[in-house]
Amino acid sequence: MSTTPERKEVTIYDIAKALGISAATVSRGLKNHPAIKQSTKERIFEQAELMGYRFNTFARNLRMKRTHTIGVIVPRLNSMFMSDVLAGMEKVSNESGYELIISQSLESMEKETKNALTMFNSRVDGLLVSLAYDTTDIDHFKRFIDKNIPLIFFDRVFEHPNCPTIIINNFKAAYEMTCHLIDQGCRTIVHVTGSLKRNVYAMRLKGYKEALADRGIQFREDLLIVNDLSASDGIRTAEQILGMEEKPDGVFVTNDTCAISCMLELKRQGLSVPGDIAVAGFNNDPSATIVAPNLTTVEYRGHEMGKVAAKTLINLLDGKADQGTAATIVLRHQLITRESTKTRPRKNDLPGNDLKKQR
Amino acid sequence: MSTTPERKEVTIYDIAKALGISAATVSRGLKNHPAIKQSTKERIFEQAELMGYRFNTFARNLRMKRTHTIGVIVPRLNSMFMSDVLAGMEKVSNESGYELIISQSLESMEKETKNALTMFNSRVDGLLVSLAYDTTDIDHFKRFIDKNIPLIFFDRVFEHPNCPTIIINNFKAAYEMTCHLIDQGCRTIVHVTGSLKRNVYAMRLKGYKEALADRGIQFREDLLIVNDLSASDGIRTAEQILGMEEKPDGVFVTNDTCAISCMLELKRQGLSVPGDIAVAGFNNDPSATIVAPNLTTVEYRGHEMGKVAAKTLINLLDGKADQGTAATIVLRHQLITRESTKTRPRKNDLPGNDLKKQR
DNA sequence: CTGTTAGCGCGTTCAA
DNA sequence: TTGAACGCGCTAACAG
Repeated sequence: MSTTPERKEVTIYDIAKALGISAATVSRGLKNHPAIKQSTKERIFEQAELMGYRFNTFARNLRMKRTHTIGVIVPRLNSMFMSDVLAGMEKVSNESGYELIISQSLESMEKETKNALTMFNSRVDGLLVSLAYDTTDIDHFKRFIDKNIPLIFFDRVFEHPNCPTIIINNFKAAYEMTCHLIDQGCRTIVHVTGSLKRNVYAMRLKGYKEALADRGIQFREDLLIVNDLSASDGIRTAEQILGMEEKPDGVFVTNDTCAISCMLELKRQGLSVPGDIAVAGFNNDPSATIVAPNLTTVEYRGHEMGKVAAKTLINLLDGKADQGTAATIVLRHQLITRESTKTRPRKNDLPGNDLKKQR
Repeated sequence: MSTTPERKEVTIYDIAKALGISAATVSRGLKNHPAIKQSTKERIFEQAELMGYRFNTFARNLRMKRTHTIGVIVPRLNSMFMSDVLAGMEKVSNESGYELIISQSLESMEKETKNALTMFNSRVDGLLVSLAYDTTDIDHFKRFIDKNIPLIFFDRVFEHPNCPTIIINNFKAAYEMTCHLIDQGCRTIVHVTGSLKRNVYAMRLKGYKEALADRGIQFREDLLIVNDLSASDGIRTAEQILGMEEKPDGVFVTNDTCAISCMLELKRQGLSVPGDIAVAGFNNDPSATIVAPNLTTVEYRGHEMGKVAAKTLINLLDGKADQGTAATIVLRHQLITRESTKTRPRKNDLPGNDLKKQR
């Protein structure tokens, strides 16, 4: 069962010599080129197997000027959403013969810039990016665009004519969630969200505002909280809410991590959820069904987003799609209502009725 | 602000020509070779910058026979623990100038084998592996070992003289947890774990057994449940427990996902936790502090494990450590007791006292 | 159907 | 301190 450790790398020349044919023929045979006799192909494969031959990717890349490698830059690797995204990407690219080089910006534009340069230098065939929290422009991706290296943004995107984007309808999702809260009887709804530089948070805020407007509720600056949406931000948010003069009756947080820690802190301080205050999140993390009460949230499947992003890129790379069509792909989302917003028994008082009670 | 899109790749020849020197000099200059005059170096760097030169990694690799790339094969990307591990690996390798190629086996040995081959063909400099659920041997990694390509196992490891392993003391952790449950008054403790082919689960079972033995409690086959430790397995486990004639008073599940869903189902069926039955998990996932009651578990930080694994490999690759020293590195773990095991008020009845009551 | 030839871009002797 | 020349392994033209 013990193979002798191969000493030196076997090349197509070695196998050509062994077979008394030319290296070119071997190369073609290995690639299943149509213009090679079946019998020779078989001999080649057999000999290759026998000698323990393996492709030399470098040489191949050097010739082909392609790496079959896709770069991925994400804010963080360790979030449930992102690992779902990556799992989806890995699946698709692996099936299509591409490899993934993954790096994280840790929410810093500086690191994102460094990562982009590294990716550029390692000659990735294309790039999949979700932007860091504080990224203000995409000059650091300019080299890719200039060189026509496909660049696709997903989730946290930047609008650019050459770059396809994969997103969900964040506006609509937030609109629906806000309406849901209002329908449950909430009138004073706090909105907790992330950096408004990022489309996802900006659009969700917009959806929130528009829902309020449509239902005749005045938007109030003092009910808007912008932070990093971390678990500790959730606790701080709860404190802020408890400190407000007029007690809010709803909180809409734009991620589940923060929503859950906020909700738990509110409960710890004696509020009942959803009795005193309804809480809604975003993402549908597994924790949403673990916490009590279960969290109302927006389903937002990373796995699919990852698959679509990778697929879109690979189609571009393999010439199955046109560079010109830098489309925006909008994936489906879904409002999932759970106990954390199943509020007061007071029946659907028509929204219009108590408008004047607000503010 | 608009750079003209570079048309063709600039090489060291181009910059040599532009400077009226030879390509060899440029090559050396770029590498900061000591035998090059400072002034020439400066001219070279300047010109390189000017012309937008970038390394050609392929050519370099082709010459050097190194890729500065590390392969990673994990069971799944989308678990909190694993994404933590990857984040740690990414950090370390990025800082040391290595890139990560990541793939998942989806718990299947077949896919793991395919991934290993891909990694081999893309000439990774080294490999970091955590084994799939059903992997029975490591013949698919033999090529790496034969070729002296460093191969490091972490978490779910395989003992091999040439392969360093990074683990925690699973035996001790499980031993401690079992003792803790016993100290809390539990006498009939169900143990729920994963494939015993994997060291992590085998060792935990061993720790559980030894703790029972040391406290004079008889191990019972019928209290051992082996499954995939998924959330749905947790529910199934709860049903099994509820169906047992003699009701157990403790459950020790070897991951948090499964422990939590099991606990929630037990509660849903009317049991009180920890009143009727104590529940303990393993991993200290974020959910452990979200669920009610908070879950007692074993802290087991993936981030550190990822960093150590990557660091160990890179030291090997950079020649800072010897191939010969294929050590086993054991990371620290910590028992974290929370409400889910703070059991019955009945005071510490001395363990020895009611041994005979068992079975 | 197969062989010959000529690079891809870089690092490295060996000479100068 | 620098240059000339070669080769890493593969593929694409261009022959035959």
